[in-house]
Amino acid sequence: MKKKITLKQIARELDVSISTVSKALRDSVEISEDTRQKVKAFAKLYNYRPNNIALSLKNRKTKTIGVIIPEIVHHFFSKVIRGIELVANKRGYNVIVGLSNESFDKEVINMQMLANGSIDGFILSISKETLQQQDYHHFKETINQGMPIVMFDRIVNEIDCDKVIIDDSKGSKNAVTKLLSNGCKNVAIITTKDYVSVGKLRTQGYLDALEDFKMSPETDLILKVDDELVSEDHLESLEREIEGLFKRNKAIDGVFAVNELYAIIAMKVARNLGMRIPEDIQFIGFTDGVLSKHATPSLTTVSQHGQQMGEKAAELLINNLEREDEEEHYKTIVIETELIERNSTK
Amino acid sequence: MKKKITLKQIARELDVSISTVSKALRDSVEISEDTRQKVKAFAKLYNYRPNNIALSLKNRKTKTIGVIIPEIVHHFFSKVIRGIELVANKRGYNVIVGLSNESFDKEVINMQMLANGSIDGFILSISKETLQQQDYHHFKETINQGMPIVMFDRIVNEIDCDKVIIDDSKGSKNAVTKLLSNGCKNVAIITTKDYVSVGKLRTQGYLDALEDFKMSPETDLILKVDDELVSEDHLESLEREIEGLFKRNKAIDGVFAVNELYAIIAMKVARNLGMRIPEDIQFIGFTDGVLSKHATPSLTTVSQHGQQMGEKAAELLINNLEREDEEEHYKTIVIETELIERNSTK
DNA sequence: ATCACTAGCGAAAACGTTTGCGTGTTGACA
DNA sequence: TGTCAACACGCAAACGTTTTCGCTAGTGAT
Repeated sequence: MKKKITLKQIARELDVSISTVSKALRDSVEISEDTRQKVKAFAKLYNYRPNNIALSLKNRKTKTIGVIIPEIVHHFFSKVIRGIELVANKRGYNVIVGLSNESFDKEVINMQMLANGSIDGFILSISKETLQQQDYHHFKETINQGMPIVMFDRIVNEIDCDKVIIDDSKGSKNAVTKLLSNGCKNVAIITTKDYVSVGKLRTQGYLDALEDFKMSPETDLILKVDDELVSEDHLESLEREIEGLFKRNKAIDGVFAVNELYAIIAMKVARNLGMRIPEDIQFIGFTDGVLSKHATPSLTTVSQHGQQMGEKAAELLINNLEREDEEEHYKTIVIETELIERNSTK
Repeated sequence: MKKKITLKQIARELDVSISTVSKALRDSVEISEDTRQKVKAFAKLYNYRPNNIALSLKNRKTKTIGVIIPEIVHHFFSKVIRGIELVANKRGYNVIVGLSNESFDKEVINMQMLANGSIDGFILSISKETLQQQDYHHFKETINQGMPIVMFDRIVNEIDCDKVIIDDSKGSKNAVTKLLSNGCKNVAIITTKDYVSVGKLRTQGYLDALEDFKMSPETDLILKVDDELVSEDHLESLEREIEGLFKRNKAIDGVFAVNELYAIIAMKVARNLGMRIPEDIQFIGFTDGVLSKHATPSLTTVSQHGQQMGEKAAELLINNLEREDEEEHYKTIVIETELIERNSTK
């Protein structure tokens, strides 16, 4: 087992100084062609690679990006990571991930672990608990210490940094408009509690679309699901809530759900109640997911282009990191959503 | 913007030496109670945290685990990552991810990027291309340089290292046995080409089950799908192949698929051909996925317990890293599979 | 023979830590 | 008053790089 070789060892073997070895490997003109060849040959033989940690210490940059997301077993977030990783690697950066698991404490701890020199900057999406508590001091401190942050999807306006989002309200407005144009007279929405910023915005889009069609919203058609209830296994209560929605409002002929799972489950409930999709009732979901594509019937959906969001976020961050001048002018980039029409709508 | 503060700066401000500051913060008895208090107060005020990179360089360990997986937009792999992250964090380690994207070159490059001091050890699942080319020199070299590797799921026996796998053949044998016990007389399998180790093993399990039931395998019931064709969007050709399978063998009354997607698509094709599930034909898939749960009918499936695999892999690696004695005795841990019965079987 | 110049190399500092050891200052005790 | 331990602190090395500066020996010109 030959351990990693260092400049010092090469220097000793070849009976030259460390500086000579370093310079030879970096093709400095100071070093004679002869020694250069010798050093390079030896280095290649022993498969020398500069120690990254030493370089990081010296250069005071790590060429590593920290990513904090609430959850990784999630189609959207993993697509974002793929996007981040893609451009990060292309530009010579590594990606280190932390999962907040939707918890405020884990978000803070994770950021602290990484902020102590391990990374050059953050890309993150805020956890639900943090959004609920509205405690953003850890973001502010991080930025104050000179470490740039790019937020995506779940953002908060108070923090001054680069952001990558989709136009949630526009995306859902389009979706609901589609339902209304398709002839739906009673469109319900299944959404989350308001503290989830994207849930709130998507609900707004729903209301906007109704207004465009001169329809007034009915409270009874708006179902705000408590997110706690939908933790992987507590789907029955969700089903019951949706079933209640349908039974109270027999006239519902269109459903817009703020995520894929809600839509899929709603379709299932509807089918069990004997409704035909899309003849009697049409569905549109919101997401990037795999469920929509393979559901029966396949679900019309608003795509968020997660990978593209990741790519954009990484570009913003790296550009910021590599910018010489200090003109900090934070951007907010809006990724266009796209309505992917499948068989759950006419 | 107050930059990160260092020992040196604290020392200068308090007019003591760097060593004194360091010792005071680490509660050394060498330092008087007085100075200790003073230093600590100052450090807290300025929110001092030791620079991780400097520590890594000094200790020659980074407390970081490198994870290389073929794909992250994948329910199984993201569950594994969640498991790794869970125990890694608990034990004070970070996780840095690299995606090979099923490519040999990217796998090699990613490993090289990380092996130069950035991490203490690898957890990885081999890319398809690497498996196909059977070129494992990068693994051997990494291990030779003293960096431990834990492989999971897609492993290869030639490499001597810790491994975490499921008993693929046993898992699928159980599944197929279930189908046969349920009365199926003609069970087909939809699998991958043989170079994917797990595909091969799962096919073996299928054959084993048949043998137990004194049935001889029919080549026509074994569909080996070329994985190239199933890249997200080329699903039509897969559908056509499966349709062909069904049309050639009208008697098929059970299908075992080596992954979730194949099973879902097969169900769809069957339904289009007018078969009833599970009355006329039963299905079982292999995976950890989300599709199975929400499909209609929901799919009976062999669960791989991805998160548990990740946890185990991380434990193995960290134990190895923190072990004092050099007794390298590599283990292979087998995670039990579990047959989750849903509505696609009787 | 003297000088200036250059090619080729080495010494040392710096990045931020930790830690073994040396040293100076106390106070107590003989 | 002299000796000695205990106490409190600083020095310096080490981790592996890169880079600035300086040194030496050799070359060519005068």
